[in-house]
Amino acid sequence: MEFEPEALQTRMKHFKEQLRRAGVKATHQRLEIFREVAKSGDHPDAEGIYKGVHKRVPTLSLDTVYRTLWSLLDLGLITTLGATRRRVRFDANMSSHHHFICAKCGMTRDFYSKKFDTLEIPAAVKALGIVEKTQVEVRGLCISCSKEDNSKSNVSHIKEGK
Amino acid sequence: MEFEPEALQTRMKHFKEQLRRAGVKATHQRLEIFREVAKSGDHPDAEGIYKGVHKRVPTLSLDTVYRTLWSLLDLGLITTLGATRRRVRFDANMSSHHHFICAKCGMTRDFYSKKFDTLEIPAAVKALGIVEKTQVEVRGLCISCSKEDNSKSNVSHIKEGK
DNA sequence: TTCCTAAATAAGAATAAATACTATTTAAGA
DNA sequence: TCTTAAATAGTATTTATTCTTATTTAGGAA
Ligand SMILES: [Mn+2]
Ligand SMILES: [Mn+2]
Ligand SMILES: [Zn+2]
Ligand SMILES: [Zn+2]
Repeated sequence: MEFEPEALQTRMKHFKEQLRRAGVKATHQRLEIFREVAKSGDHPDAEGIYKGVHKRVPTLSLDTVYRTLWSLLDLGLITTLGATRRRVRFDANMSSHHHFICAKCGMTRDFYSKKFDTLEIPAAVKALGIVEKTQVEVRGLCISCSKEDNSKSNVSHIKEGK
Repeated sequence: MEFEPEALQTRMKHFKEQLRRAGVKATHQRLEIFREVAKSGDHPDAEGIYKGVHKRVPTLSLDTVYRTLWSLLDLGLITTLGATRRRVRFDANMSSHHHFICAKCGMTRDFYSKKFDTLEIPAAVKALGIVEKTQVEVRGLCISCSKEDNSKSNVSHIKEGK
């Protein structure tokens, strides 16, 4: 869903406010990187973001793009798509099923639901292309991670895990 | 969902059959790599698979693991988890929404559905951990990709795209 | 069974995404 | 304006994945 110019401006205002609340500096780079992600209905990768912002901020470094994106993720101001971890994971279960994914350690478990298998796809989606399959992704904290998670509630973007 | 020993054996038999039908050789490495993915309820990455199979096939190379996994993906005998592309993609839309993803070019579009926002999570899933959010992933072919896709219906694992 | 050959593999080099390091710059509060 | 911790640029490094090439092998033919 695209955001109109006004909506973008509103979002930028909110963004600055949230930065202040989080006690992090509202740098030019941060604002522009967020703007780049927020302004498009697409879901750009780091390099696309880098290229887009670089036009406006020629001194920008790729390192800053990554650092900024991960910190915005930690602050809950953006999300990542698909897998939490960057490595590709494989699945030999070809029967219709769904996944529970731990946001902290990446643990992924299958589950089954007739109801989820037969969700009715909105007409607006069918207009985007040919639908082949539908899967539900439930995200949260697995039991062992939620145990560790007392006090230090830091679900930063994952490095290691099962 | 774990597979009992018998179930695994049945799956291995089916697997060999499918290899034969596809006209590709049933090498020791292929069988063991598939077995490794099929036998666990986990969703291992290439390195995990390599380590597991390496115990049984000490000459195995990591390259073979990747090559085999991608070809099994192309044959439709396994799937990958999460994003089709390996690069991480970012999303500044923090409102509750869902995604349509083109399996060929990776194009990803938001869509909205009250129904999908309020899916009731099965009890079995709640037993796995604390549920934080639920998202529906609709996969298929976007309009422009489905146009190209006449005749050569080869949705092999993606390299480039928008 | 033995032979043949295209297909598959091992090993290691190469590439590309992501991260770490360090000297320099800057936001924002005093 | 001054100060300083936080953030950045630029570069080096790491790590996941892919490529290259010489060697091996599955499986069909003889
Ligand atoms: Mn699965
Ligand atoms: Mn989205
Ligand atoms: Zn976990
Ligand atoms: Zn497409």
